[in-house]
Amino acid sequence: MEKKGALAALGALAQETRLDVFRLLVTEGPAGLAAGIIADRLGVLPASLTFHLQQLVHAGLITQRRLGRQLIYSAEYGAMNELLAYLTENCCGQGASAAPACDPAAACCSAPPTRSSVA
Amino acid sequence: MEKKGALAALGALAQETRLDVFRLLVTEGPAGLAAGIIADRLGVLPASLTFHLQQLVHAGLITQRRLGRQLIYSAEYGAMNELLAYLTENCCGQGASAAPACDPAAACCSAPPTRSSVA
DNA sequence: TCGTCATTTCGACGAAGATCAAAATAACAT
DNA sequence: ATGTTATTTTGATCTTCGTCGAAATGACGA
Repeated sequence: MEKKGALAALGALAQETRLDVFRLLVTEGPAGLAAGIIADRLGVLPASLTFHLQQLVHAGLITQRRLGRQLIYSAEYGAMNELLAYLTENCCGQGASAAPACDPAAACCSAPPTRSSVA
Repeated sequence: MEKKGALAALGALAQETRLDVFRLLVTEGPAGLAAGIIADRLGVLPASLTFHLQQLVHAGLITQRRLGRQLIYSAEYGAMNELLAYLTENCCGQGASAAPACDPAAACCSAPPTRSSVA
C-alpha cells in the first residue's frame, strides 16, 4: 500500500464512531450488517452514520451491497492487512515482516464460518 | 492499548506531515533527530513542525529530550507496537495474534544497533 | 399507483485542524 | 551583559470535520 492509501485508512479509523463501525463489521464477518442495524447498535443518527460509512467506503475499508431495500456493509479485510503491512514496513525497523494477520474466517461467533475465500 | 490510545495514535498518524515525521524518526532509531533537521529534511516551517511534533508527543508516538540548545525527537517503538496489537486484535478476526513487530534495533543504518530491549 | 420502510442527500451550523508571520523563550559563546 | 542560534508560543486566518433536522430517493407490498 502506498502512502496515500495508508493516510486514507488511518484517517478513516481515527474517529470514534468510524472505529466502532469498523470493529462491529469485523466481528460480523463477510455477512456484514445493514445500515439501520449499525445505527441502532451504535446509537448514531442515520444521517451521521451515512456520512461515516461513506468515509470508510472511500478509504476502501468496507464495501456496500444492496439486499432488498437495505444496504449491507461489510469489512474489507484486505485493506486492513495492507494497512498493517504498511505500518510494519514503514513505521517500524527496516526488517519488519508483514505476515497478513486479518482473516474473515477468524470472525467466529456471530457469522457462521464461510468457506468462500476473501474477495 | 485501550480504544482511547488507539484513536490518538491513529489520529496522529493520519496526516501527511506527521506520518512523514514519524517515518523519518523511525529510520533514525533511538538516536532521534533535532527539530531543525526534521524541518529541513521535510521542508516544513518551524512553527508548523512544532505543532505536529506536539501532536505526536501527545499521542505517545515520539518523545522529546533536550541536547544543548536543540530538542531531539525520537520514535517510541512501544507505542507503534501497541497500535499494531490493538488493530490486529480488534479490527481483524477474533483469533489474531499480536507479535510485536517493531524493534529499534531494526533501524540499522544510521544508529548503531542498541542492545537495550524495547521499553 | 400509493404508501411506507430504509437509507441517503442537502444545507446549515459550530468545533477542530492546519498554516503562517511575528514575537517570545531557552541555551550557549563571547 | 550581549548577541546568536534553536525552538516554541501566540494570534489570526482558512479549511475541513462532525452533527443535526428536513427533504429526497430507492425498493418493496398491497
